[in-house]
Amino acid sequence: MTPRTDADEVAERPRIPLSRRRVLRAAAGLADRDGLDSLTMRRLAQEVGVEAMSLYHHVANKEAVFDGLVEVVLDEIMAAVEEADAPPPERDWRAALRARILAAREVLLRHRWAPQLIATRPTMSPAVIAYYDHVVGLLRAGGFSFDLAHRALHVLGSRALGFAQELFQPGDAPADDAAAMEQMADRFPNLAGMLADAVHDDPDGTLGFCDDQFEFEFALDLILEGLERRRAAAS
Amino acid sequence: MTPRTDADEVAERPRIPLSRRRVLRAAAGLADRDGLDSLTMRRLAQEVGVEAMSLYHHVANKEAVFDGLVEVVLDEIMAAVEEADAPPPERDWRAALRARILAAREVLLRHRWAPQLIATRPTMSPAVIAYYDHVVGLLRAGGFSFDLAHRALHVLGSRALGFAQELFQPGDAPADDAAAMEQMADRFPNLAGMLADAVHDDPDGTLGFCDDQFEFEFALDLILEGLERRRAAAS
DNA sequence: ACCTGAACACCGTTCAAGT
DNA sequence: ACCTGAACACCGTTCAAGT
Repeated sequence: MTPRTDADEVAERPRIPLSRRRVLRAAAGLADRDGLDSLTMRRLAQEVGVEAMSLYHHVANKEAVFDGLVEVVLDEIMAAVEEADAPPPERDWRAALRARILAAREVLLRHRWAPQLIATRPTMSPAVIAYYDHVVGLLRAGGFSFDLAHRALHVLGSRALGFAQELFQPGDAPADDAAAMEQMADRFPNLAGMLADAVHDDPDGTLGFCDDQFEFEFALDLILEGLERRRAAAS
Repeated sequence: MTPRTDADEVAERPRIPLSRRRVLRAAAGLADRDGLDSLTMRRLAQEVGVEAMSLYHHVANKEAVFDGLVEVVLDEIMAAVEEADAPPPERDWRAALRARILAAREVLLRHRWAPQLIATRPTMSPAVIAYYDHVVGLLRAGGFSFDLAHRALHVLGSRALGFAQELFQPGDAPADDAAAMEQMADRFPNLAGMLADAVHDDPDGTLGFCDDQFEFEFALDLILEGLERRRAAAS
């Protein structure tokens, strides 16, 4: 082994030249680890071992990084969706779409920051378009008119990619505080009743009050059923 | 008229003392006018005629401003929902809920920044809780078990407040570009077909391709129907 | 062509000081 | 009690300069 100087080490790092792809991968990793808020150009540069300003040779600006992140996730989703085993849509479009959407959901669960990003920047990137094209093709094979397929996209909304818009996280509820609980019963009798009922069913507490996966599938099945009824009525 | 000095004018402004309420109203106005991104503490201070640092006597920090904005919108929604005329839920829960949700939607259309804010910060503010309590009460009156009412909240998601999560804005489509159109037909045959079909129905062009209000109501009705089927099946 | 250092114009927020 | 000015520690981004 020849002795190595610091200069050697520094010189070796840039062997792999920086690229848009590598920048975006690093950005995704950073977001996975520390959340979207901690994704700054300076920290991102540090992550790939470069000065902040070098990033601008590969991405136009920070907005472009966010757009790129959506692409990265959607490519991952497309890959997962293609591997999902499901019946051919001609035989059972509901099962086919269901399996694909649940596969997409698993990708999103690995990238918790993705829904927020997709929600706030509804971009027309090729990756999103490709995904929609895939879904429409599936619906068409299942007997949908173009018109009803269009409608179906809107009904599904973000659920097509495997996430649902929640208005609040019941997990944060200070349900253990008895005084707060009583006050809540006064001001919000219906919610309090609902909570009490759920606790009755699940004596362990309210931790598992909302099973996101269960609720997601319940909602998805309700929607798929509604779409099937409209498809059948039209044909 | 006595001559006025600059000092007089300056002295007169703070007649109305700053308050949390006034800060939040100004923040909402700023967001309405210039969007959420241009809402900075410095600009907000300027809006209420004060130095930036004075704001911190009325709100803890910028996060608290955002939380406050959600409250402002939800208060407005609660007011609109209570004024919406609809049958009593005991007679027709679907019509009752539908009218309220569409009333909420009108408030959100006046505050375009609100969905994004609500989507990214699912907070447990009293205003949100109050709204949910209201909805659960309505469903209960319509014959729902607590359990199914809980499920209904999840199925509705953000639609309970009158907005849907869209994955992209078809309005941005460069559909007028014939070359791009042809390329799209190759890569995305299903979407291209859907678009062509829609244009056929609406020869004016693709501008009105997606009627958000129509799609929202279509999806809402599909969901309400599905919920009613489950309610009827359970009873 | 690719990367850098210094600089600019902004942020949110703290703190000691004013009235 | 309420407001301020100066300052701090950060941002994203530009630009001229390096290799």
